Amino acid sequence: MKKQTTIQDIAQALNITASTVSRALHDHPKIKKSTKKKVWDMAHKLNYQPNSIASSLRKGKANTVGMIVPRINRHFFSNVITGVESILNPAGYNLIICQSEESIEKEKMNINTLISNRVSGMLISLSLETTTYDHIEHAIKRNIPVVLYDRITHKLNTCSVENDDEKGSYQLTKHLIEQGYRKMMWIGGSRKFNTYTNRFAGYEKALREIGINANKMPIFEGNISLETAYDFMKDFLNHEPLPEVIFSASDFMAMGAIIALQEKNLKIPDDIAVSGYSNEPFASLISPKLTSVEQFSKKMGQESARLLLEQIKNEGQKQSKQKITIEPQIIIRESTIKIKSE
Amino acid sequence: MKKQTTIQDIAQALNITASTVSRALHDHPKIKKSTKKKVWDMAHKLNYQPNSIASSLRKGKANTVGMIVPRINRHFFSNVITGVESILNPAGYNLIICQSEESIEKEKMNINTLISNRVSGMLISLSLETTTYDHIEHAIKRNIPVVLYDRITHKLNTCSVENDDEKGSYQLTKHLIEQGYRKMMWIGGSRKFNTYTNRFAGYEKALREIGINANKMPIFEGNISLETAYDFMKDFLNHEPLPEVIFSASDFMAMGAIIALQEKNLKIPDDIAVSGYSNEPFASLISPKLTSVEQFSKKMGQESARLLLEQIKNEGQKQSKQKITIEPQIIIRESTIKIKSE
DNA sequence: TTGTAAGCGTTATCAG
DNA sequence: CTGATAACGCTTACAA
Repeated sequence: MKKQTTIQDIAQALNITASTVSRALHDHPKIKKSTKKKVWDMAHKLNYQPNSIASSLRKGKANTVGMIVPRINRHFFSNVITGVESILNPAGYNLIICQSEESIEKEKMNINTLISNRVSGMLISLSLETTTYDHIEHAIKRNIPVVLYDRITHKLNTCSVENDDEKGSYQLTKHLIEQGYRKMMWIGGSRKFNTYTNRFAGYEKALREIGINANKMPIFEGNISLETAYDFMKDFLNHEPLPEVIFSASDFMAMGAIIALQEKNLKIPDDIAVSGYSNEPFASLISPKLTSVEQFSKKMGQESARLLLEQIKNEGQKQSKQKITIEPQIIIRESTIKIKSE
Repeated sequence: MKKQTTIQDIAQALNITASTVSRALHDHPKIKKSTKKKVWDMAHKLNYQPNSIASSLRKGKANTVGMIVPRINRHFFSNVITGVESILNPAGYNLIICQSEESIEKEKMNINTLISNRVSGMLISLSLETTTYDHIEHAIKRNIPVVLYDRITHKLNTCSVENDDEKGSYQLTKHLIEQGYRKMMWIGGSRKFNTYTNRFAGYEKALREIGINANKMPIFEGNISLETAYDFMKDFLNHEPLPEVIFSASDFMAMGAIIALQEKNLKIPDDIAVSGYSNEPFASLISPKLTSVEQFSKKMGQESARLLLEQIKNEGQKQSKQKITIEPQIIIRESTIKIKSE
């Protein structure tokens, strides 16, 4: 690597000292305007780029924030990232993004990497495997501000930002009830995971209010993928009576079910209604348009970043750890609207 | 921030010097096994985390790669990122991701940030606005290895990885011709941008081979969005004769057109066929399933990362800058298949 | 308003 | 096989 110009070089060229240059570049109030201008011009002339590594070392902390995300190429998470960047970049921070790929081992490695890089803070969404939290406490003990988002735990004393899955699910189920549907069926990811426990809780609650026991109606848990739901549904249709509506806790699973249903020439919503969750881009594009729940993922990113910045600023000072809940919004589309004139 | 343990602390605790500790931690061959073990144990006991900032400063370079992406929450780009990480992480590099948001100003700022962070290399996809390249040469002059991907230019002497858009488009048009379609129509993004110039070139070429002039058939250029295409198509249908097929250089625009067509009760592909480009997740989910072109975005990320690592290793040594082309694959689905038995 | 000098935690080099 | 020392580029008390 060719030698880069440093503040020393600028200082030499102007016959002043490095400290003056440093101060001038940071617009220190006690430096003469004329000096600042000289320094600035020379910096420009010598093509100076500050070395933030040196600066970080000196300050014991980098202008960098670490973010752990289960998978970056999921629509939901990449939108969270967009939200995070929209807050962090203007505040002068860079993002190092790490993927846990749903593995707790990778998550631990990610945290170590971020600690080694002396990030100013961490934004973490837990992997599905994560049930112990030593590695996260590890970071907290080092006084690194941590904000958990989306996949959170309440067992740690951290800030957190989560979706109100129970509420979204509750409201969506209420909508289905209002449409007159009673015989329902649940499909979703494993209820080992908070997300699906919560979504199921909302579903159950809304049904309980009208005296229906969700657990006495069909329930399918599996991988959150189109294929899993398709395979299950194809089989289900062969030997089980059709419910009036399928409540899917995932848009992809809803899609899998829809394909299986359409292959059997069942009309949606006339023969059977289907709802999804998380409002994937395709939800409004397929036919029929899929009723779903919008999660405001970008907003989740922004709120998380905001909380993190607050903590970074109030460094050291003990403060209560805020918990933010993002309100979901149900998006009613064709797939669950009962044709009234029938 | 609480004081973190350093190699000095380990050294003191063991009555040896920091350099020995450093060497032991890096498994230097000339350090006694017993010493290594002592050091390793003590590091563990004191909860040591290497300070990569200090290491980077000393080495003049960070174990970090910078990546500039127009927008992170696009399916295509988030898949490229996944590919990049899959190569870079195992090689011990972290990714700093910056978004240009299609603005050359932001792109310049991004490059400066990355230079300041002394990244070992950069992966860059140009913003749509970018037509001058001083800022990129700026990085190259500093001997920072650069790989351009997807949105590239040949005006710079860099490695690059691009899609063979012309070929994808050519093959898709050939397929349309084979299906018997002749009256075509082009919709796509502005041909100011390479991507669309190339896709148009393939379309034009295939048609020229059978004596048809693409420029004498309807052409629409606009924002690459569902809405733009929808609005255009709705209007178009009011006063222009229907072509046999719409060649859309974007899946989203194809989708917009499809919605407008379906609102007029036109059957696809019976009344009019439609093809898209880039095989978005929804392409196989909508009805009819959309013919499109798969671009292997993850592979593009992997190839880019591979090229970058090579350059980082051969640092300094002049070597020819490799240009890689990723072959696309046309995915024929319902939306362009002419029912033979008619 | 500017200069002096020390130090952030590592690692490369030289010496033993 | 290990130690001593300097240096990476910047910031910040403290001094002037």
